[in-house]
Amino acid sequence: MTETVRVRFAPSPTGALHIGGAHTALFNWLWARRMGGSFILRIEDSDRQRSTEAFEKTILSGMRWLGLDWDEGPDCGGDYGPYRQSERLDIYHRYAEELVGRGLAYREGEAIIQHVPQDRTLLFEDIVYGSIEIKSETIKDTVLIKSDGTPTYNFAVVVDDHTMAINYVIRGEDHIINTPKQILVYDALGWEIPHFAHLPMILGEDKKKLSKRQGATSVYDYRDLGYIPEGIFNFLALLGWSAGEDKEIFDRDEATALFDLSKVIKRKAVFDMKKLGFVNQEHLKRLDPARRLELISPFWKDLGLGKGNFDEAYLLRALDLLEGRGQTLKEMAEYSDFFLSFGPVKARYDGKDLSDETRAVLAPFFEALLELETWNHDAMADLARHWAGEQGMKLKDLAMPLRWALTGRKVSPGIFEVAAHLGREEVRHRLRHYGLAG
RNA sequence: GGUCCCAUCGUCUAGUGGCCUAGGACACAGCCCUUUCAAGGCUGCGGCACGGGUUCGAAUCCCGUUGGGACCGCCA
Repeated sequence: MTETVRVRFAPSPTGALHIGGAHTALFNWLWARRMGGSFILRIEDSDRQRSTEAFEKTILSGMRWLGLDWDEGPDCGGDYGPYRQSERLDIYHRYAEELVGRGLAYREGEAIIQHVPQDRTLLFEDIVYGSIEIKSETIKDTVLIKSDGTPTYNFAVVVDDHTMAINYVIRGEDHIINTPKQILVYDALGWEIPHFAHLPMILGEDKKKLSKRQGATSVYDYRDLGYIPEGIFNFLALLGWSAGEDKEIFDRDEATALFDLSKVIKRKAVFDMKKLGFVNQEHLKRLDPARRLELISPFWKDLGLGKGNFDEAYLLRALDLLEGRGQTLKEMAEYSDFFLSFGPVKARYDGKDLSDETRAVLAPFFEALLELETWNHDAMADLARHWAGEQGMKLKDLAMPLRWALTGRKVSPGIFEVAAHLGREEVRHRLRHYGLAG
């Protein structure tokens, strides 16, 4: 008979959900889902000065955005609540008093401090790091309850984890050094010690602990940059763990099926934006078209582009023509702007490179193009090839000017596909603007 | 400084004594495809930090050195 896995993610609401926290939450979630256990969300707001309700809200919504749903938490309740430390003060006091009563802790002013034995070797088995031992001499007596009546982190986590029946403590490697202190509390209270699994830290490109000063650090920063939850989830899962069999691109369900805590490695991982971009792009390519359209809309809006009178089929097809171009929604929105409006095209291309001679050479071709009986890619490509052949020109001599006039860029999806999709009248309008058609 | 942890291509990783003249992915370079850029395909560049052991045999085990990181709060 095996115990039901209960894990928790316990952020303190003193900032948005950052990448490191998301990584920890993700691995907890993966383990809970893999083992058919419960994922608990607990808010560690015992630092009343820095904790805010707003931050708590953004952390919760950040997790929802990433698809990390929890079974028990401050918003949905559960059998082990309350789920905010600020609402559990009496519990901490009860246990702290108990230790004082048994002579294992003492008062100093309003504070309660635990006696730390000086002759013990504290040993624990970590699922990721193996056995770790620290001599108790190196630990000073530790404060359990602060003078203001709130519990310290090391005391509160233990009381919470035990009273919430957490049996797997999965958290960042920076907590390894706290673990012995916590074990002392477990021992003093006579509680069973949970399984510990510390996760390698995520480093910035400078190989230092990821911090605010290194640009985007909250998951919402990445969302606003155009990364999608599937991409971030996949990329984060790759840090410290691998699915095996050279499988690097996967969705939530695949990751859940393959995840194993004992396969987590110890080495710290650098957060590499380039790879994030690649992984995100792979998920962008796999996205359901309708959802992709829904997700990209805000980014068009940011560019000042409305969906205007375009129907859904037109927009869907426009994104389809991008064929994997763009690593983020933001890039996709930029790359497709000319489908929504001629405005940005005019803004970046003035046609001044077109001499009268060039216009004279190109105009007849564009006239013929606009007269085409069937308005589609093949007909345009055929015409262009024949025309180029007869005039001793290269296909690109015709394609590039058209590309500039239609998109305002030197790169774009296949230009005849673009022209076909834009429609004959819109193409005529743009060519006329640049004096390339009558 | 003290305590603890880590160490495979630039980066993410596979690898748990022989299958490793170390595999994959990102990035980079080149080629193919081609109306451009992507995408896709192919090729290339590039690594077991160093030194000692143990062993018939070490990327894999042990020791040391070096390098990196984390923590040393009545913050979490």
